[in-house]
Amino acid sequence: MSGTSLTEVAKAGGVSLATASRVLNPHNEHPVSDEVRARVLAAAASLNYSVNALARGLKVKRTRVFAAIVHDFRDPFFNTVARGVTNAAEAAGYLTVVCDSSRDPDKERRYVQLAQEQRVAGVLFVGGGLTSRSYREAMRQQIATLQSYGAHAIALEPRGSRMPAEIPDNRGGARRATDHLVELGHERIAFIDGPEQVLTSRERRRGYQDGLEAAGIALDERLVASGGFTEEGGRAALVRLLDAGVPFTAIFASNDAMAIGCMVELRARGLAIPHDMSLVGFDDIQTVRWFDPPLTTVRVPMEEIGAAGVARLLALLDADGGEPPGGRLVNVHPTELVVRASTAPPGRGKARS
Amino acid sequence: MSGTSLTEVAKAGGVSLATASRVLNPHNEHPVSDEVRARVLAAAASLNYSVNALARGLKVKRTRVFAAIVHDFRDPFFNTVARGVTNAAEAAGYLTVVCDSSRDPDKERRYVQLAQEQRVAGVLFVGGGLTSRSYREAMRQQIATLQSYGAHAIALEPRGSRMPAEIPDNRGGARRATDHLVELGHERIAFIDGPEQVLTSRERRRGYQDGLEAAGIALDERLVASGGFTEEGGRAALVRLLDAGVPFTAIFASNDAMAIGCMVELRARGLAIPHDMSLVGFDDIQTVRWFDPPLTTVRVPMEEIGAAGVARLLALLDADGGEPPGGRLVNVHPTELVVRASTAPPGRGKARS
DNA sequence: TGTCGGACGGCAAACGTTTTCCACTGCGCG
DNA sequence: CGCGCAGTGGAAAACGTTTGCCGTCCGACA
Repeated sequence: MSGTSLTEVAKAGGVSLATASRVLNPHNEHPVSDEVRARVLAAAASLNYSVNALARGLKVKRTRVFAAIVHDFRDPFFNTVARGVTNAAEAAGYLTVVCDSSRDPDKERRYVQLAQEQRVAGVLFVGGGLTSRSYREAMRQQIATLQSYGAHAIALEPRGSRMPAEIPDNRGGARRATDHLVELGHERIAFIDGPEQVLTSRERRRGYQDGLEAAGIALDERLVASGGFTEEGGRAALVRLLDAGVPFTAIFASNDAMAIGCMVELRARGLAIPHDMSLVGFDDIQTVRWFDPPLTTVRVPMEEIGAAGVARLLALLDADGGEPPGGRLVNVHPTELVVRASTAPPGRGKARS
Repeated sequence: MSGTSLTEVAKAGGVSLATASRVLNPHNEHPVSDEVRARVLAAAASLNYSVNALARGLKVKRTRVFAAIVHDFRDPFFNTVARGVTNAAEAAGYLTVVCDSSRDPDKERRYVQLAQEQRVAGVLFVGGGLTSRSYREAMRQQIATLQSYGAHAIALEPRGSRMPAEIPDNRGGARRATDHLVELGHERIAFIDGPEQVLTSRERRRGYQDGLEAAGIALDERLVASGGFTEEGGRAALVRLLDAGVPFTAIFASNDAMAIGCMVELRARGLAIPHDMSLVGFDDIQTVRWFDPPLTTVRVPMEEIGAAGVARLLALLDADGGEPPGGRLVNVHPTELVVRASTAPPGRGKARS
């Protein structure tokens, strides 16, 4: 019922507990003769022994488990990054606890608490943090406790706290997307902003502004509307823009889900993409290529970022006891504009209201 | 560095280790006076103590961690079910390790092994199992070892092994989808089958056959093609069917991803949905409603199934020591046809080849 | 021949909990 | 006045590992 213990293996192999441990434990210096080794291995196999990671973790004060906290599991951005994380972790012999916070800061806290109790070796915050003072304070606090028992925390999207991060070049990508529209001849470019209190939105919006500025186009606040990072959020924001009646010929949405929402609304209003309206998204999630027309967007190397996060964590863990690892605190991963069929030079021009 | 231990809390509170444990451990019968309780609580708070789940798990031989094994994280079916799992688990105070096997049986095995070492309380196999003899044998073996230390395994899609399961009514749903097409007047209905060796495919195909049979339509093997459960798989399968030149007026795809692949191919060939060709999918993943036209499909209660899975696991765990819980081994969750705009009575009729 | 050191193996202590048993204190009751 | 009992607190034994330290054997070397 309760699994085979090392003690039983030792007994079956006719050796001491210590010897059995030395044979079965990968990281071990102590020499063991081949004959004894074989005996122990045989005993372990016949009892089909598997080490109790709890006991080991308790003893060595270090587990092989990470926790990844995402905002929403079903969002392709998050699950793709998470996939990069779990794959890289598995390759290193780590298990990953994946937590879906449902964008609820409180739930996020509970998850960090649970992860802490499990004494995970590291926590990866996949989603962008909030800008609010109280949130950042709570976060700082949590990271402190995590570190108090030797764990590390890292971010995969911008967060306020000064923690190691592997993040996409949101600002640069948004800048290039805007440049692209400008180069096509668009001058009145609407921006569908993400939630204002999320740092990721803020960065992307900066990129949009950079692009306008470089082109000498004045920012028109009436062409900016924000909403949740979802299809519904994007659609609702576009509805407001369209209904406001200020004309524009292109839309840059802060992420692909919002862009899809825009697509749906444009379709509903009989506006053709890209003939009547150009559309650009952000992230390059998988599905976006199946739409009609396939979406022009900014590719974020999601799996790579996940893997980089794990590599970073592993490095931090290795360095423990030694000197702190060199290198930058925040690594920025390049993003890339992917031009598909949803963008074109302005056609009929003005959007109907 | 190494976190606060209960011993330190006890010392700070001026009580014994035992008393401190009794105060801080939720499940505890032993009475403790209010005054002492307050003292311990204060000490714990000031040291910001958090229980070491490793030590606890080691002692009580029971952890509060589940493992969920999925085929592919990015697949909306899996991540939605997984979300149901993690949410329900969190509500019960459990953490969930989510493992992406990349459809690799070997990786799946490694994950089960790791999960076992962590002494997880239960494993949920989210994806359908393979039909192959060797796979089923390996699986049986793994479940046995899991159970040998008191863990439970359950399935959320059909698997060969006799293990408790919460699965969708694949066959019934496929039957209803087929009925729907028949009722619209279709007689030549193509079926885009999933991978043959996956049990889920098999069940859905059975439903398709049931539907044809009930309508008195002979199964035409030339109208069936299979592929991986992905957009590319569906598209490739449809290409084969279309190129074969045997006419049909409707397509029933074994899952939504494949249906999307079909949509893309039909679009590429200038075939209008539903005018030239009706299309039905399976699962009702989120994105499917954003396509043009929105897809008619069979809704699978994905989050509910995930939640039911953890409820089942929890029940099994509770029952340990008592008599085995009653009820069926396999619970089938009803699926529901969702009619959207991708189906209509046959129009121009024959597909071009 | 005596000594030294390398190779191997074992003993036992710890890691941080939970829990069983036991001790002590009052107090009501026969 | 002795007894049991309810209410409270503590001592200590586990849970299954890893690892520092020590002992033994054996061959090599002076």
